[in-house]
Parts: sequence; structure tokens; C-alpha cells
Amino acid sequence: MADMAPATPNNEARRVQMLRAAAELICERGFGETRIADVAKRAEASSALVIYYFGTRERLLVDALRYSEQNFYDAAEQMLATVPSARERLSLLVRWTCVPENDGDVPGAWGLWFDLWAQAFRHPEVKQDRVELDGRWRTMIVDVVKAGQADGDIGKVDARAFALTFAALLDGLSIQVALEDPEVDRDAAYRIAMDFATRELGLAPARRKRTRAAAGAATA
Amino acid sequence: MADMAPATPNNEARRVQMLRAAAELICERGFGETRIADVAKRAEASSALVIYYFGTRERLLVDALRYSEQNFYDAAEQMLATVPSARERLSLLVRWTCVPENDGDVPGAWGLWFDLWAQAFRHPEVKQDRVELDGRWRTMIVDVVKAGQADGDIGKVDARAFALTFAALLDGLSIQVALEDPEVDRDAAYRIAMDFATRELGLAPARRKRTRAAAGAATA
DNA sequence: CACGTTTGACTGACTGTTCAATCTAACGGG
DNA sequence: CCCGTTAGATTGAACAGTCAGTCAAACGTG
Repeated sequence: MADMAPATPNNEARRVQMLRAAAELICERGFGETRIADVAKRAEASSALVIYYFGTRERLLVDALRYSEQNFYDAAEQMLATVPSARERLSLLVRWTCVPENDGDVPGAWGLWFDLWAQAFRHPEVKQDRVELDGRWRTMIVDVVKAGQADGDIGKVDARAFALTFAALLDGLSIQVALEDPEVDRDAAYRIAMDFATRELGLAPARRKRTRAAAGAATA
Repeated sequence: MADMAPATPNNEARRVQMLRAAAELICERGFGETRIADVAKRAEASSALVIYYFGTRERLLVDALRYSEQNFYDAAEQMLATVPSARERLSLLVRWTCVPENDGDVPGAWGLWFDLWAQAFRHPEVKQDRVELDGRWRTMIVDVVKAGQADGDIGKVDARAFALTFAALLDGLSIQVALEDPEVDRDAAYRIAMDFATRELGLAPARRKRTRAAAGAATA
């Protein structure tokens, strides 16, 4: 496996190019079916170069997974900042996980999560990452709740406890949606999640009858 | 790939032996890292024989996944029948998913679920299976709720809606537990799930202060 | 014998990784 | 401004190991 080239500001562009390509491929074909040659082709490089940068296939794919996860949460955090009301922010969170509006930046699609989990289950390095990222995710939820409470939109509840439950619920719903469960499609998932939050947080109910998921997609 | 030997009552024992072996291996090493030779060794057979029965590696592994899933739900259904009270039955359901008491029959462990999901995401055949099994799972929940309502233990709620949410919640929690989230271990997951059910169903709270997960593990 | 089962040995293809060689660009002194 | 040097980037081709799947032969039992 030799020594892979260290990450420098110069090669970072290439690196990212490869990580993205890898993430895409993993998403399409799955972790186990993603070949170095494919990644190389999509990143417009040679197989040898890919190894030159990542040293090993495993590292490449695992790094790609972690990279995607990172971006997914980073983007979510950024998005959140642009939305004012508690309900809208909750709505954004829910849509972010259950209604994949392709952000163009990262293929935050579902195949990635499944493979990420499968990898994390064994690879302690990935497991560690995931735990930290998930912590951040929960913190985001907590912050939304607390902000909502400060504004008087949300009643008195244990924000942390809510976050734990809500995060788990979102994960579970996203699975159903990703696996095309006939009873739990995007809309249903959105509704279930928002109903839960509404009930649990003592949130003012949705203003209009716009329970359809796509409602108010664009916030700008 | 030729023609695989058809399933007959005779060879079923061998078949199952291989399916179990495969499931174990998948659980330990992951779908992508499970070699035919390994399965063969664990099943005390030759690689050629494995192919003789399943025709192809993919079929073997996928069948193993489906087999495990089946058993998981079958066993759960059977277990449920032995428990009387609504709360106890809910508790069993929760423990069944979040607190793996190794049943010895199938390695119902989590690595399997992750790989199952990852496979289902692409393989429509697996996807179909999963949807059906999940339907059964929800029906189990619905039945528990309705029985509880008949007994007066559970208030007036939409059983189906509850089942959808609860199932998703359980999936999400099981992920955290499987991935060793420091904030959501077995006990915490159990508590979260049961609290949710209690709240949501208007269930009488746990009799004693035995919130610890292991409480009342053995039902017999 | 016939038929389902079982196997060891084989292979053919795939693919991760190595390697030696080229290419590019920056650098620095003359 | 030129050119020798250097370090990183890049590649095509070769290597080596792995492993799914084939095959023909043996086994054993009804």
C-alpha cells in the first residue's frame, strides 16, 4: 500500500473530485461494487493516481463516506441559519432528511447512509465519526427547540430528550422513504414527523392546510 | 451459473445450514466481504456444493438475508403470543429490536439489518420482501394496541398511525444502539421507546420504578 | 443401475496495487 | 532570460492474488 501523498492545499481539488466521484458511485452501485477504475474514470484520472492519493481502496471509499456525511450536515447547518420561525426550521430539518431535494453539492442520497451504517458497524474510525456528526445533528435540533422556546413558540419541554427521540424518528422514517415503503412515502413521512413535533413541543399547528410535504419548499 | 438444485424436503436441512452460515458471516464481516469459501467451511461443505444449491453467490447471500429477516419476525410473533398484558407486549417488542437477547436461533444482529437495507435499496426483490415483512411488523404493533384497547389498558388512538410512527422510532433507535451511540445505549433506547408508547397510548405507567431495560426480561 | 449429492481440482476473469517512466511547473543561480 | 535541478503529479503497463463459477469424476443409497 506504500505511502499515500499527503493532503496539501494544492491537491485538495483533485482529492475532492475523487471523493465526490466515489460517493456518487457508492450511492449508485453500493460500497462493495464500487471499483477503483470506475472512480478514476469519473474523476478523469487514472486508477494509479487514485491509489497515489488514498493509498488503498478501502481508505478512498471510507473517506468518501465520511466526506459526504460531513457535507450533508454542514449544508444543513448553513440552511438552518437562513430560516426564522421555529416551525419552518423544524420543517426544514424534516425535509432535509426525508425529502431529498438534491442539493447539487453532495449526493446526499440514501444508498450512502445504508453503506455508511454498515461500514460504521465494523470500522471503528467511521463509527467514531458518525457518533460525533450525530451529536452535532442533535445539537442542531436542540438549538432549534431552545430558540423556539425563547420566542415563545415552543412550550416547556426537555429539549435534549426531544432531540434524541426526534432524531431517531427521522432516521427511521428516512429508511422507509428510501426503501419505498408504500405506506410511508415522502409526504407521509413529513406529516408523521411534523405531527410528532407539533404534538410533542406544543407547537402552534400549521397555519394553513398545507400538509403536503413540498409546502413552502423554497424559503428565500 | 447453470441450474441450481431445486428446493426439496430432503436438501432443506443442508440449505438452511448454509443460509445460517451465510447470515452469520454477513453479520460478522459484512455482505461484501463474505466469500463463498467461508460460508462453505462454516456449513461444513465444499464451495462447489454451495454453488450447487444456490447457483450464485448473490443468490446465496440475498437469500440468507431474507431468511434471517423472516425468522426474526416469525420468532417475534411467536414470542408475543406468550405474553398477556399490553405493556408487557409492547415491552417485548421494544426489547426485541433494541435489546438483542441472542435467541440462538438466528443471529438477529444488526450488521444484517444494515446490509439488508443496503441490498434492498437496489435489489427490487429484496425491497419487496422487506416491505411485506415490515407490513407484518406493523400489523403486530397494531394488534397489540387493539388488544390493549379491548382490555381497556389503552385509550382511544389511531392504532395504524401509532404503528407507523412507533416502527420508525424503533428502527431509528436500533441504529443508535447498534452503532454504540454514547447517548443512546440499550437502556436509554428502551426507555425512550417505552416512554413514547406510554405517552402516546395513554398507557398506565410502569408499575414499579423498574425503568432499567433488563427489567422483566424473562416472561415465563 | 440411476439419480441426487458431493467434491477436488481447475480456470478465467477481475481488480487492487506496484513500478518505472514521463510530464509539468516552480526555483534559483549564472 | 535561460537552463539544470527538483519535487510533485500522472500514467500505462505489468503483476499477483483472489475468488466465483465449471467440470468430470466419485459416492452412496434406494
